[in-house]
Amino acid sequence: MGRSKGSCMPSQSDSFTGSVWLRPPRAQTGQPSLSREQIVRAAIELLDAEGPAGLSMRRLGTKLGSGATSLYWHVANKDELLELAVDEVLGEVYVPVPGDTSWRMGASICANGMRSALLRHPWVIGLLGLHPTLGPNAMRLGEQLVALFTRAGFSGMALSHATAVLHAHAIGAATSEAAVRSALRRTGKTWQEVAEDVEPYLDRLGPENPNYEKWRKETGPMRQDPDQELEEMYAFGLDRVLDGLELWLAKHPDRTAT
Amino acid sequence: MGRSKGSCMPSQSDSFTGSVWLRPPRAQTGQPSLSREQIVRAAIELLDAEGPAGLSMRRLGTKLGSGATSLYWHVANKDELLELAVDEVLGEVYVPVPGDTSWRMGASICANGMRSALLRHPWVIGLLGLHPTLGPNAMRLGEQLVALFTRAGFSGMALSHATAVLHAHAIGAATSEAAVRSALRRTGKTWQEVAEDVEPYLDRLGPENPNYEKWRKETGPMRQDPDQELEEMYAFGLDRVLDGLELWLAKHPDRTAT
DNA sequence: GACCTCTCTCGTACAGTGTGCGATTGACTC
DNA sequence: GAGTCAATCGCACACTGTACGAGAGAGGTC
Repeated sequence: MGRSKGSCMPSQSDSFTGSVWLRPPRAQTGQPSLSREQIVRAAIELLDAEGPAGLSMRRLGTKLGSGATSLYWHVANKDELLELAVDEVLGEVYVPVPGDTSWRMGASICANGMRSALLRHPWVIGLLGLHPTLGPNAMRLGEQLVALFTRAGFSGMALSHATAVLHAHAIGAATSEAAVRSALRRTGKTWQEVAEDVEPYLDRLGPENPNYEKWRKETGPMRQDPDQELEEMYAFGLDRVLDGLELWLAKHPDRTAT
Repeated sequence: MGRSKGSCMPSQSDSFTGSVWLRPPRAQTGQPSLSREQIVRAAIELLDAEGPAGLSMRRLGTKLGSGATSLYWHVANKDELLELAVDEVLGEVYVPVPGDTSWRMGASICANGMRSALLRHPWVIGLLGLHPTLGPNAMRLGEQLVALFTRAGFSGMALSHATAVLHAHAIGAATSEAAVRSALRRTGKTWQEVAEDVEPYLDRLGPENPNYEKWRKETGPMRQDPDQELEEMYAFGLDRVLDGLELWLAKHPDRTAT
């Protein structure tokens, strides 16, 4: 099961202890032609270009000019590689240092960064539910959010809950967004063309969904381009979440934990 | 590429037109020993029991007592099968008819139902970002949410944005939850044991993450069981989202669209 | 120099995957 | 009986993740 030669023992399966992050890094001496960082970056490129199905160890190997199984020296298995890739992507999101802006603006920036990182690398979305993200970049993100929300007046469990709801909104909104964006990309059609395709289906279902039908007729066809429409949707939600948090703060000025 | 014999033409890849939902169902005559519903149900059982990796067409075939490729008569694709499975799961979420409760209570019930369906079938989470969900159960869910939010006072784009933020919270929160739950299940450890495993890692990262470190020390170890802890996190976020929506409603009593 | 050790690379092999294709079965209509 | 057509299935193909063991090359010690 576990690799037997290397400098580190615990098998991947038995515990958190086996997670990439908790394992001591490999000793190294020579001039290895492959490095973990290089592998992770190449994997991200493949995933970005062709989606989850585009990444295979063999293709990754040839992309790097090496044998497929060479990768297994640097990375325990494909799952671990994906974990590393996810954390690498999280490294792209910028969080302002607290004090530069209001907490509300800071939280917005953070959520926006998260959303756009997820939209740049939509394959990450499908991986977030598999493992808790413990990598250094995830930790840094947590650190900066704690700083931000502490200054805002949150503490104790309320603080972690507040950061969680911000995360949840970014992830959930990006999930829905990614779904429609991927459909648009896959079909190569425009927003309007897709709407036309779906229309007969919606008309057929109309009788069963009278309220939706009524809303659809009243609101009329989607008029804006999808980018703008989706971003508005996201922004509306974010504002509601932040309003909700602000309201909570106003009602709990004593800063006691929940 | 596309099947050539059946009663329906469009290949899966070319457009939305090829989606399961937009394609007319197969004509049928005899007493087929396999049915689409049966296949989908069996697939869900496999996925629930063993996760995404547990579902292969061959295993599904033998579970149903038939050849693997027989399934392809009823289902174009594995992807399509997964789409059907996702919609089937969405069929599990209950939304109260409007009028029975306040809109706020109704929205809570809906989000709770979504969350718990996703936690019962965590593999769904990884699929939500791939295609927009258009199945009849997804539509029914939309229908009922439209009804609920219309009575609450939303209309036009604000209505769809409001339903979207509710969805996003349920999905995003369930994603984070599923991640830790899956880790707990996979390792078979308790909350406390995992915390102990991770502690040295967190201590090592402490210097780089002083704010997080400070919060961690002050708040102390996770004391509750994870179920309760995670549910509190989710509920806190939901309340903030609903507060935010309520506030918006209060500021826009004229019911004009955004 | 010879020799050992340890990091790193790679070829081969195995079990398993999704699914295209064509043959086959069986019920139904003329 | 002949023909039609829904439905099932076996086989084959290209491809997957990765276990295993052989080997290359560098560094250290005698």
